[in-house]
Amino acid sequence: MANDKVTSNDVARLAGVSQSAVSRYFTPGTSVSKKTAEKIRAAAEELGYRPNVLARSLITGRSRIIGLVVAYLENYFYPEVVERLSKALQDQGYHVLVFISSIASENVDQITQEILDYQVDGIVLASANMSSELAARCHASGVPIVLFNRLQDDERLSAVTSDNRAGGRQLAELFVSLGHRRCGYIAGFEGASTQRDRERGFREGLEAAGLPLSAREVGNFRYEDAQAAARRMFAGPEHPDAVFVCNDHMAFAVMDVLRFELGLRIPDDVSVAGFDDVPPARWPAYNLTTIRQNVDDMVAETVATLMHSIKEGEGAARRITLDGALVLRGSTRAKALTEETR
Amino acid sequence: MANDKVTSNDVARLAGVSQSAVSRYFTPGTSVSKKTAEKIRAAAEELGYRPNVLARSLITGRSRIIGLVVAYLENYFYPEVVERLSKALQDQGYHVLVFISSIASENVDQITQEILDYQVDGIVLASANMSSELAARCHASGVPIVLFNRLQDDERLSAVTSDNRAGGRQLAELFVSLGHRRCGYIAGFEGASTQRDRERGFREGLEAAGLPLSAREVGNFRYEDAQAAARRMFAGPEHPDAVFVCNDHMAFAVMDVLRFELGLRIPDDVSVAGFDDVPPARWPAYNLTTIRQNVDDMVAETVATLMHSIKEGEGAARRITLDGALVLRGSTRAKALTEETR
DNA sequence: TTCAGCCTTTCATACGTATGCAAAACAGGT
DNA sequence: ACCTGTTTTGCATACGTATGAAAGGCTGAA
Repeated sequence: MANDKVTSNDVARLAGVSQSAVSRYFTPGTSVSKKTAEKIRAAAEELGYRPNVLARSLITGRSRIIGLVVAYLENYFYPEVVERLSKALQDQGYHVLVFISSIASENVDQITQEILDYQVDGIVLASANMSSELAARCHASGVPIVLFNRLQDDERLSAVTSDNRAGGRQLAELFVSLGHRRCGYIAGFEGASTQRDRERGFREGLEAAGLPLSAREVGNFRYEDAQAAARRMFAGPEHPDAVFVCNDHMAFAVMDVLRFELGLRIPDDVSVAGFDDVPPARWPAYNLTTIRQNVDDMVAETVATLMHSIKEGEGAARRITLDGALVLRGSTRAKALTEETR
Repeated sequence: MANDKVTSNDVARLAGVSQSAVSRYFTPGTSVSKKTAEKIRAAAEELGYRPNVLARSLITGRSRIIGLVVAYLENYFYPEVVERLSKALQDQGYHVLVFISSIASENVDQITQEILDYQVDGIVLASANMSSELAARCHASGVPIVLFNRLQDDERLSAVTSDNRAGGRQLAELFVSLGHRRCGYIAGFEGASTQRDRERGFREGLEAAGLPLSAREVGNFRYEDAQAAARRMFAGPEHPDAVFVCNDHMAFAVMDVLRFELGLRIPDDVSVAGFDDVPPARWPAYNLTTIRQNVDDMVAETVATLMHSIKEGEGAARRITLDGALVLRGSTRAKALTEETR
């Protein structure tokens, strides 16, 4: 790294100006005469000089780095988030330093410490929780945090989520309108706000129609755990005729078990719905009814929140809830069956 | 970021020692007496001090940042790579700064310039190419580059790939042994070495058995483009009875078209094989025969190559080719059909 | 107790850059 | 030509930290 390092002093010497002029040339909003600017541009080009972002950060207090914590990329939803968030921040002159945490968030505090070592300008937590002690620490350091697709009871943390509760309620209402009377739910990771809110909405929707939740299992947001959950749920003689699976990723697993292990037909025997609308939900093999999370808008709101906090300092935390959209596909019945046709 | 910033000078004051002692306490391999160490530890803990990685990089010439360029995360293969590479580097005390490029690599040079601004200790290019001008630039800066799952003719660039050519040949041999006589190939992005090598191996394997490639289309590594490619390939009365699709991601698209649009049975009417063995290849909905890329070993070799280059400087570029493994699943025939049963 | 060798500590400086301030230069009007 | 106001420039310093060199302290052997 130390070889052939070109500094602003080298450029200044070649251009016959001061280092200060070179710095001003590369700093927006400062004044440099046309003549001086041309000398500097030519010298910088000849030497291949570009300012050192890290050295700048010492002076400006701005590293142009955003720390991003993701728990797992196995679920198609999060690669999409990483990709779009990186691009959107890249367009704003920031770059994403990626940290991988566990699903249960037990190492997020340690990771956040490491993130702070890099003097990041902000942190995005995608599907992970942070201790309030660390939240206070970030707050004291002036580092804004945005929870992506996760909620937490801490007024210092901004959050951008879909309306998970409304989405769960929508699916309950859908099942009811399709004539389903035995509805099951497969939960994600119990510590996640998305899991809690989606279930809450689903239960509320069923209760409004006078129906209980007839079966519940836990899939921990993992394909294999969701397979096992489906096996448990459909092991007895009485099983649900409709299942809301907390996210698409697990819904694929449930569908695979129903079809290929239990010989059940979707949606003839069981309707299945998920949440997210990740790419495979659109693939004919799954053709999954789901609630679409508007990733583009979520990313845009996250970036806007971060940029605002970074520029204005402090500010109250923002809680942004975006509407999801019900997407009907072939995994749920097309219409309610009449009693006769059963 | 400027609020409440605790520096090594604050710790030194509180502990009653010099800033230099504080620095040495946090620098492995330096000497500090037990007494002084305890004073510093207590002061640092009380003030919540941790060294500033970026300030350190000015002195040490080491940022502990690795730039990672990925072209798209749509293909399940790359999220897995990002996750594992980030973890492996995290374990070595490095962190990954992510940059998203386009599939055709036309903006990789600009991105690499931006990466260098961050004084990265190394760069990993996952499924992307770099101009030789930029390669020279990185070489001059002493920044090691490792191509992941991509090859390029530049002796300054290290690379870690699977043996794509052997994998292609294995699939040709498999098709031949299963009695297939009309074999098709759906290519990825034409500018990618993986696409070229897999096709070359496939063609060689067919030629060794005296068979021509009977159909070829291009899918550009994208689901939708692969769907279109499958439609074109199977539009006429004569179509292949076996298809090698350049990667799993596109193979899913081809399978979906064959089954749900053309009413063809897999593998009864057409055998389909992919390359990568990404998670959905194992899901019962696809159950795809494929060549497994050993991601764990590829990541380990990439990290080892980077660490070696960073520690030893210069060194010759390393080209590491790992064997893939043929994984037989239900998308290819179980055995050759005899002429009678046809 | 003294001496030599090794360990520990502090001082001064450097890393690459931005910025406040004072001085110099420039531009337009009288 | 002189004056005033504005722009531009360079000097000096700071950001947070690591490190070479010199000085001081410690330890064990004679």
